[in-house]
Amino acid sequence: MSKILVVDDEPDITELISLHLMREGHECLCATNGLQVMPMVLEQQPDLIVLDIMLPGQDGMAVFKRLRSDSRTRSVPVIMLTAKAQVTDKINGLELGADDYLTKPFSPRELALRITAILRRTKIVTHVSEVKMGAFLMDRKNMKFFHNDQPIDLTTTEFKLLAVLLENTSAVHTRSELLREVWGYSDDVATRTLDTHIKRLREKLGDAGKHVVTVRGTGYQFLIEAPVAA
Amino acid sequence: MSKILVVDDEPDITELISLHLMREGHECLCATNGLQVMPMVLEQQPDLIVLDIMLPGQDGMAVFKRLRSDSRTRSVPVIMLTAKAQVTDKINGLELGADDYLTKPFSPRELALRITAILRRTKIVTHVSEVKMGAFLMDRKNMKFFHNDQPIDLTTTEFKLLAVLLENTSAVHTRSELLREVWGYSDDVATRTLDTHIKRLREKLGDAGKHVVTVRGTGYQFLIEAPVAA
DNA sequence: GTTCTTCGTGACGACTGCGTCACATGCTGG
DNA sequence: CCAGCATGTGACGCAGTCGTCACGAAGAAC
Repeated sequence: MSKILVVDDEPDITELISLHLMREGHECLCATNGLQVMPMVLEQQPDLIVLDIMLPGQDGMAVFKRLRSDSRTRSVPVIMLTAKAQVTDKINGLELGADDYLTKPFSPRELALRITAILRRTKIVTHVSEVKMGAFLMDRKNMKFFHNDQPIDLTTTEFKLLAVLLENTSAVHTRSELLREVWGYSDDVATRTLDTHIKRLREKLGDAGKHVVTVRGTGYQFLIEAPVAA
Repeated sequence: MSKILVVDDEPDITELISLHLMREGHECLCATNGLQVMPMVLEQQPDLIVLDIMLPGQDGMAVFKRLRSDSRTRSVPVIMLTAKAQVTDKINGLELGADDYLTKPFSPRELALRITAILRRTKIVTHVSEVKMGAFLMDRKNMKFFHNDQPIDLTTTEFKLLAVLLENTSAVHTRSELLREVWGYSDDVATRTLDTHIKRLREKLGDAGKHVVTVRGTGYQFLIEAPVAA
């Protein structure tokens, strides 16, 4: 099902964990030295890493920091293991951005369950492409918008524009920001195409078009709460 | 920052938790009775729920099961709290699909950190729209594909087609499946547009076009591993 | 009020994407 | 080797999208 990298210097531990994980249908990779981790992650692209804090060669915390400092590995979830049961250490791991933290001795079954919990959540990333905002629903996969379950089909450009506006409904999006995000213009270009598209968006949204608010001299904003009539 | 619902029947606990969470910049809602939870979640749409297992009116586990059985609330992360420190309970909570599990007494700081860890991961859902598959990178937000970091810009239809193919690279996607997923045809329609688009895709992908494999009489498949030349 | 700027709006032309068709190619079974 | 079918390929025309422009309306500054 998922590919998991187990990093620990004690072979019995890695073997124990691997057995349990494989029983759950996961594919397992093992590393015993901290220095092996980065290359393995880059090459194998595991879905999750189980990392012991106490490692020879390079300590686990340093390995973890390296993982989180590289954009290619930053998003891989990490569960930390440690023999120290002090709460301060537990907090340290989480504080640095670990996704979970287990203290030895732990039940391998619990580890397996925690892994499942994290994987379930990260898997959503690839599957849930629907984002709900108030009465609006944005379906990235099918490039459609819904307002009160009424489908509104939009052009590619209209979709992108609305997507950017909806990304932050509390902020005003400047003209140059929109031109950059939607059209890819790097520097300010004198064009009226933004205005035209705003108009077309408002038309397609119908009543909901009221939510697209002009901020004179600056740009546009999407208000989830319908703006009060003047 | 985020909206968090705390469900516990002990006011001191909810207050303690709320204080810590608000200090972290979160917005806090509280409920003391299990029956209040569903309506509150539907109305307020919190980003995360902290749920005590021991509740008057309706026990926490039942509340949790209801949350997970409704599509509107299924994706909201839940952290469980309990006074029982037995490992069996801990496993029960995780087994049912809780995102995390803390046993009392716990440090409010640790709870706050665990909340941050989970929120960080779930927030990714809305922000990371990039999905990597081998040498291919799919950027849903900008509707672009990259092969070995080389951008390939695709039409809406081409994008959807490739997206469906990449969704499962180990499966063969039948013609009718593709026509349904990409074009929305419900029943089999005699059309050659799929063939044409496959051709256009292959052209745009260049060398990587080899990955789009014809399965004669069935449909098409995308192979991450380049197919061996005959 | 007047003037200047900003934004809304409708129309138009250019371009692009898309589906169909006709023909070519290639696979399969006999 | 041939007939029959599935797929590859190039060309074509329609429809839809997009950016520009001109003009009108609405604010803002004075």
